[in-house]
Amino acid sequence: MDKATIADVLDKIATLLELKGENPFKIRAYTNAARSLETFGGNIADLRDEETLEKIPGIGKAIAAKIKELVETGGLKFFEDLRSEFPAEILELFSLPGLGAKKIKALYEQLQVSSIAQLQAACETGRVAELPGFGKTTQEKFCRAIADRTKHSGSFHLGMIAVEAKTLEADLRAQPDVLQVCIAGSYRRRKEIVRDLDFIVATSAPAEITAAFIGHPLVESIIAQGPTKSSVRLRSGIQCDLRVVTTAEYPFALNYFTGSKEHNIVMRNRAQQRGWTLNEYRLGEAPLDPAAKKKKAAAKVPEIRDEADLYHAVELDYIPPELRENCGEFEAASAKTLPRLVEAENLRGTFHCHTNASDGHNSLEEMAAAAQELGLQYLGIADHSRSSIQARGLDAARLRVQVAAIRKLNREFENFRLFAGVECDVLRDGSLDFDDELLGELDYVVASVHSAFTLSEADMTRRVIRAMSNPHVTMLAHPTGRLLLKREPYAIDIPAIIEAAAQTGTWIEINAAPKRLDLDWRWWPLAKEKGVKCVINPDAHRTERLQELWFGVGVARKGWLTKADVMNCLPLAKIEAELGRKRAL
DNA sequence: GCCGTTTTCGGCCCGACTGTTTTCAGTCG
Repeated sequence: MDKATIADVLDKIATLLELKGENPFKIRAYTNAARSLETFGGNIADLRDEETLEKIPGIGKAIAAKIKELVETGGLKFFEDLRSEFPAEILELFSLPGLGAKKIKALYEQLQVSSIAQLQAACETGRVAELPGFGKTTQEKFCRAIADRTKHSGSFHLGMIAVEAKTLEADLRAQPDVLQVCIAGSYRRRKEIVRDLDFIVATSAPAEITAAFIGHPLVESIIAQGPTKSSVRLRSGIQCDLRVVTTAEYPFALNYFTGSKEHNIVMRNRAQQRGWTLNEYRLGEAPLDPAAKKKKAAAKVPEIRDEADLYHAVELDYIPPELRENCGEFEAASAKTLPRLVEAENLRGTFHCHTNASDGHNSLEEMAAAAQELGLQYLGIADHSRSSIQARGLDAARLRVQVAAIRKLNREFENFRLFAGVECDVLRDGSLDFDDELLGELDYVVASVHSAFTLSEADMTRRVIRAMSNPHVTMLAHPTGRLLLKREPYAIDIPAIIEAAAQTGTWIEINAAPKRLDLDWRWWPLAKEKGVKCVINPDAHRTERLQELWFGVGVARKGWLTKADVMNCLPLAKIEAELGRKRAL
């Protein structure tokens, strides 16, 4: 059982407790525990140990015992009992916008509605509108939500919305009277999946900006519209919220709407501890509460011009948005030990790219030219190996032809170099698609799993570790094989893979393709602690896709990585020795 | 249910918008 499954159970418990009308703080405790567990970087095996569990923030005695039961027995009586109180499908009602626990409870108790299908039927016969607290508009809203459900399933990976986001941002920025614009929220934190985009605009002309926003050509429908907040849905289906604020309010709005929610709660608490109150508009003195015991007088509220001022005011170093997940950033910012995160400008080259020799669209020459245009000093070519039939994988002879072509091209470059590699399939038993003699002729080798995804976790882990043990394997590509919103990761013990990478000196890839972003940012603090090196690769199949490196840098930053942790930040003069280091061991 | 430089009890972030109300509850972020 993995962390995600346990977190899912905790989330479901929270939802069911909501339906029962339980104490909201108890409900929040379960939600907090789920988030905390998801971001916990440690080994899954530790989850059997209650003492270790209780050290995770947000997990106390009661939840630790429940997790232990879940891990050891595969079930949880408390959860099963809770679940049996409601029909199984009732949870799906939460996926409809505008429908929360209170309304679902009313629908269930008064109309015996416990599924989306039943809700649809109740709406169509007009029974929903008759309930107290509901009305005709609400009923119609539910009908629309049910109809839109398939189209707007609600989650997007960055590749699906980055262009729209940038376009809308640029068009808002071009408006007269716009002083500052930023897309806040999970997009700014560089989460791999976003559910909406939060635009924050500082302006002295809110009405004009709102009009430009809701009237933008990318907008498909208007969800809500008020003087300071409006919401629209774009053609792609993603919801966008706009907040218009004054320049003075901007840093607070930016901070608040960047989140995460967990990060914000700590920020508010830190403000509170200093006798202040923090919200999305200001940092101010806390209102006097006559009932409260008198505390020491609050310090004067400092002037805040930007987010950095705000962090300094609560005695923290500035925390980059990517780290704002309440996963240790406060401890580090307070101790002045936040890392200087890697930046896109630090990249000097990259290694996992394809050409039209296998399933890419561009030639060696075109890929090399595109890399130089991006300012890279080197580019590694790693086309598919023979077992990847669907990708026209190269056999030994064709690979040797490509290597010769690369060596020849290199004589023409100045201050640039192509490295000859291969994306070598890891076969079912962990052996490689080519023999060591051929692999030894290459500058480097990328090892990838492209088949037999359904092996057991133990078999898959053994398979990949065996491949990593080969001295010619320089790096492991997309370690979980996941396709965001499409294909789940295959079963594999990531802490064991990280350990093996550390032992064998194999680098681990951040596959920067926005549908992959694999290895996930949540694992990198552990990898870094073990001394594992990262390599950010675009897995580009055409020249334009080299720019997706930017998404990979976001993952590295979320994983607390610095320039020193990312091998392809090394200049050309230093990278070659590193490529050969493992073979020389 | 969790947590503690103010606390082992009594707190736990809080504001905007919508739709239903006629002063507010529910949902959302």
